[in-house]
Amino acid sequence: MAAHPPPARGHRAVTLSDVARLAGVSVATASKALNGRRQVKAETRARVVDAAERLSFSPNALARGLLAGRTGTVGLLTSDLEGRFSIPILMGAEDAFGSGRTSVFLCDARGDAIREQHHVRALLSRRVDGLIVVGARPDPRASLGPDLPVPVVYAYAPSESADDLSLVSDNVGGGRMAVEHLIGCGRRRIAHIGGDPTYGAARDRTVGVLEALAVAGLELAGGQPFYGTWSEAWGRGATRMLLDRTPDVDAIFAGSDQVARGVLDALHELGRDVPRDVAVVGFDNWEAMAANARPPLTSIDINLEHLGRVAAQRLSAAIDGEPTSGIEALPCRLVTRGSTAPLT
Amino acid sequence: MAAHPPPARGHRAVTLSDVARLAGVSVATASKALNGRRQVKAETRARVVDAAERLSFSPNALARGLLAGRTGTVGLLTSDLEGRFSIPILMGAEDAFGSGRTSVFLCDARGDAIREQHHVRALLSRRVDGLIVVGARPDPRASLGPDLPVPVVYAYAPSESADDLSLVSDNVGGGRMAVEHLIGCGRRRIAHIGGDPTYGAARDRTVGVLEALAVAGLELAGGQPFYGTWSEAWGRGATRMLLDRTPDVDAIFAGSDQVARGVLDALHELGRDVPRDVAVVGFDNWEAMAANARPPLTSIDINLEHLGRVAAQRLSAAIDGEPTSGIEALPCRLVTRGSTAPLT
DNA sequence: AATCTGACCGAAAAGGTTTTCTGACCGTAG
DNA sequence: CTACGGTCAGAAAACCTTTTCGGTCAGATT
Repeated sequence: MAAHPPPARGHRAVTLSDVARLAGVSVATASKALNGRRQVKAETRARVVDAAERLSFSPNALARGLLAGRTGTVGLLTSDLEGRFSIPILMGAEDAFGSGRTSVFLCDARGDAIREQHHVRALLSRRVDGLIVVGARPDPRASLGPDLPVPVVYAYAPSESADDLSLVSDNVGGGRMAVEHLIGCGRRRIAHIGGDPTYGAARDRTVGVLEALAVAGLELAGGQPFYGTWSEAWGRGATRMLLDRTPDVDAIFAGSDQVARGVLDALHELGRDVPRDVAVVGFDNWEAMAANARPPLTSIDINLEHLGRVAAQRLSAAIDGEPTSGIEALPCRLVTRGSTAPLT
Repeated sequence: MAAHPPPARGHRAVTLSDVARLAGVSVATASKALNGRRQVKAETRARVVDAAERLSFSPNALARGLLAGRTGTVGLLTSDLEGRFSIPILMGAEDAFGSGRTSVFLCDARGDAIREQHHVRALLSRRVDGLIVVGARPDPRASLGPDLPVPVVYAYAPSESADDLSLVSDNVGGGRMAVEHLIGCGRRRIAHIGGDPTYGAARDRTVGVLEALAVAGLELAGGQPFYGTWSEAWGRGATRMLLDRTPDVDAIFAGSDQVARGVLDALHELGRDVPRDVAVVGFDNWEAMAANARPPLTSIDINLEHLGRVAAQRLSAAIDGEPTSGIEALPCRLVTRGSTAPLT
């Protein structure tokens, strides 16, 4: 174990000319050698590479970026890190970029437009090659504007402008998928207890529900979708009301996993067996909620990590000169657990 | 084969010399005018500022950083973005930096040492001014090494090296705090159902428990702490075992909120009223878990966001030449909810 | 009138890398 | 022996900003 010569901090970082000097060549040659350019004799290249290694040289990305006009960085602008929806998107994006040679600046605007502007300016000043904007809730948000010097991709919350590219999850498809699954389980009296009706996503899921029911020639049990809040308490209350009014329900599609937890609770208290008497499907596939429910909750997963990855790909494409625009809806995925089962 | 017309935004970014030209001064003067240097006439400065505004000039941080030897960026290296512990730390750090003029590179190593090394190299190549390393679990982890060219702060998981600076939460203090609260509620027969004993944090909490009991001249109810996993199921099982063995328990301190949820469940099934018969305290203050429990769960909050903020401050200090080292334990905070109350 | 003092502005260097262009050298063909 | 082609190395420019240093000019002082 050789004691490292302490390359004390504050020590000037080793530069390409240090490498060149040690290898006995010019900086130009050193650069070419390290970058695999072909105009260097093999033996010279080896000498340079060796020198670089010995000095543990790492090229200054700033200098490189300054010259190239590209920095290999992107900005990830979120509005709500606290919420649990941003994180998977962020992970997907970071993952997709991280495997290449792009680094990610993270900014959280905390839902404040001023702060968002501030961050955008800071990022542009750092000459990011592009931006991903992750909204706090899945409703349309203001565009950052058409005159930014770099491409932008909106994820989760679409931009209000059709000239931007937005990636969202297909809530209509998700609602349809849930009901199709319930129908596939032989259920016929299917109710929908939605979430907060001020969310477009909540209404979209209902659209999917109605589509799937129409195809099967069924009506919505309870006569209408019920809207409230995204809470467990609402799930409980709505379920009591529903069973009071329509006791023969055999399936409930809840607007979120939290609502579904409330639904399960109420069904339990009312003496209905899940999934025998009533099957329940949630939405979001929030692992901690769904997996720990009793019984574990079948749920629709909106694939946020995938959404983040696609956002990264689209942004990369745009940076490489192949921009796209419009709203792209990404499909959901059904995760079956114990709360649904075929009628026996 | 440029099939695509170059994006209109491929336009060269506006530079300081553009501003200078428009204002009719030299770049040197323009720079001084914009940076508030005192050697320019007020009227000249106004002309420059106006020109900069008209061109919406934003200075190139790369060029600035290249010259200054400081980039105003730091790397945030996490191992487990998916887990819910990294996020608050990350938010705190981003917040503390974001208010200044520092930007944050986010990297997730996914628990892989190779990937971590890769990210460190990339960050150093980008000449970050410092690094914050957020561990996946609160046990000591390998140091990145003593010979990095920039200061490093370890958060949540301390470094194995005492020469590094590590910030962790005070689990001993947290355990003590929980028991002191229970004693303050008049409880005397206090049991501890811990989590996974392979976690140092689980054992530390027990240490705090025993300290607080000793001060009050009490013994641990059940005769020993119980260890298992961080799961609801373990909480249920352990509680049944405990009540079987020691039926007169009047308080349970659980190793985590999930364990506490299991404890509550079991107590409910066994017909004990919470908090009248048995008071329960959880750990982590996981909002979604604690607030939705019935009754809502008193819990110990480990202040992760604060930890992130402090990490950012310490890193800034180190960057400014005032390094610190050793392990700094940050205090926890008691959040009282319905699951604890004074004996009546 | 000559010198000095400020106030203000500009030229130039520095920071690290990549790329283009030029130049040296060697071997081979004429 | 000359001309030529090919191979490899180096000099210099470019990217953009900040800072230092020197210079000009007006007005004040001796």
